[in-house]
Amino acid sequence: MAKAIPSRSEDYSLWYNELVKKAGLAENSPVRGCMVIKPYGFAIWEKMQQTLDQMFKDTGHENAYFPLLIPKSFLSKEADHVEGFAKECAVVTHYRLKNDEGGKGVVVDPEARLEEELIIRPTSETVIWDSYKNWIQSYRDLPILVNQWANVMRWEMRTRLFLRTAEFLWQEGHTAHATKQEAIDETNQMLNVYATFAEEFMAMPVIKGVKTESERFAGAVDTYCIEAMMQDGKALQAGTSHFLGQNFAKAFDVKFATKEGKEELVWGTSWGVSTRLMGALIMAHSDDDGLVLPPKLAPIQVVIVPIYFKDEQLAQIEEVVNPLVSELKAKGISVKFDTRDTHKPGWKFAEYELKGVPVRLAIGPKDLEKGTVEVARRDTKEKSFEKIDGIVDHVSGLLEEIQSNIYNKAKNFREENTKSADTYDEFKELVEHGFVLAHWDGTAETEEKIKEETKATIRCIPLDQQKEEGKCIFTGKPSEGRVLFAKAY
RNA sequence: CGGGGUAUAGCGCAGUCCGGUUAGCGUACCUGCUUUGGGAGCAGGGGGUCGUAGGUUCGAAUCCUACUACCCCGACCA
Repeated sequence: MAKAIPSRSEDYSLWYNELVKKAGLAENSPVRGCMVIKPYGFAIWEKMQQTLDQMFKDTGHENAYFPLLIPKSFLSKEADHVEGFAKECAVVTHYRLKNDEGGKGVVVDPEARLEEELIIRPTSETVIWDSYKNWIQSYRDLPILVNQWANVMRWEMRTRLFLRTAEFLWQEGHTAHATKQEAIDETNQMLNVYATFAEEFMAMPVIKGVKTESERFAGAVDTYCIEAMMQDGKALQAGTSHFLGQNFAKAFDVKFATKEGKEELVWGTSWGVSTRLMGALIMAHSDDDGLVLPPKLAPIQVVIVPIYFKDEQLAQIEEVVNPLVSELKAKGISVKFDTRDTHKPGWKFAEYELKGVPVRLAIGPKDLEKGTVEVARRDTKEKSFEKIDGIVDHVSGLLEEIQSNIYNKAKNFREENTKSADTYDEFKELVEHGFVLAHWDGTAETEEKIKEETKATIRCIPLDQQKEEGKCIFTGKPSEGRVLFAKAY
């Protein structure tokens, strides 16, 4: 069998790039750093969107849409925010092209320069808080719980499909509250929504934590995150939830009248996940034969491949399979019956493995005689023959089993590759292969030096951190608990 | 933006050092026959501004210059 993609052990990074392309998820675009998300990749993203969107609505949020273009002056209203994003903003300076006098296509019309240049949103806090100023007058207008699904642009130096692209799709929630506690509760609530989504739908275990000052979102008081381990032991930040304090309310002068008639600044949060989750999903479970998708997010959960020699045999197989397809669909299982005669069964097997379809059924003449069907599961590659009677329940159970199996596999992998280090030498060795829990003196200087020397960063201070007296692995200064270090995507 | 590499058919590559038939191979594609339980076989066929723009030369995929894009390693970042 021809290898479709390089193996993970040969070249992990090449394996990822090739997998994304060969599985038909995405490809590079003519514009550097941007990507074309192909139908199969977008189908997975849509499933993520639908699930998350429902979770947001279940927690009281509404969708809205704010514009792509933001007046340049808005960005500079919040000092930390501009500091964080200015370096990677694309700027719109003109609004018209004209025919080149030399006849070489079109050129920018110098007459059409904008009075105020516009930036393409790298995130929408500024334009949204500018609106909130008008939306909020009294405590009766609060809270505002808004989410938007949008594209944003951050001009990155080095890009990789899904993991880091110049333009990416995401959702960004932006909420406004009357009290600090309510905003903090919202921040925590959304972090938990993300963690639940990652674990229950993506089958990807995550560690919830709070970012150190140097990793914090530009403009936030606190940034919370979920961190996942990829199969090469590196960490990937899968979602963030920010407690913004009153920073944006101050910057945009968003005040409200309390019940007591006093004027106070509004408290804010923002939270987001992006198409980067696609990268996380791919790297969390897939193997050298292709994608391994969790059943809950797989666009096709079951594929049925007929094996036949003559057209009459296909007709006989269809008689058995067509009702089966209806039954599976009635149970809410997405199924594809691949009757194409342009490809042989072996080709189809390899193709659906590459695409990560969780369950494959194969039915041929021998099965028709015996009333059986071959059932193959993608996660373990195990095959078995099952009676066609009752196959729907079997498949339904199998999908659940695959969902929990790949979660457990990912969780075991993370646990095996998460170690504690008590000396710097030990730390340097361990952090090459996974997560390391170690004591840190709490200073940005130490964090920076460790990063320079080892490439590892503090991914987060875990929320479930145990109180433990210890000494910083780098400086030996006292520490009250271990933080999570790893190399990161 | 620094260092290194690459650019030839949809995809993967050879040819470039040492300029000289009609630019080649694998795969994919099209047609036909045989096939179909793990990426089928045979036969025939189509597909190329050799990344772009200049230059050297009787002659350039090949030599020279500039540019662009992609990959790897740094700096930056979700």
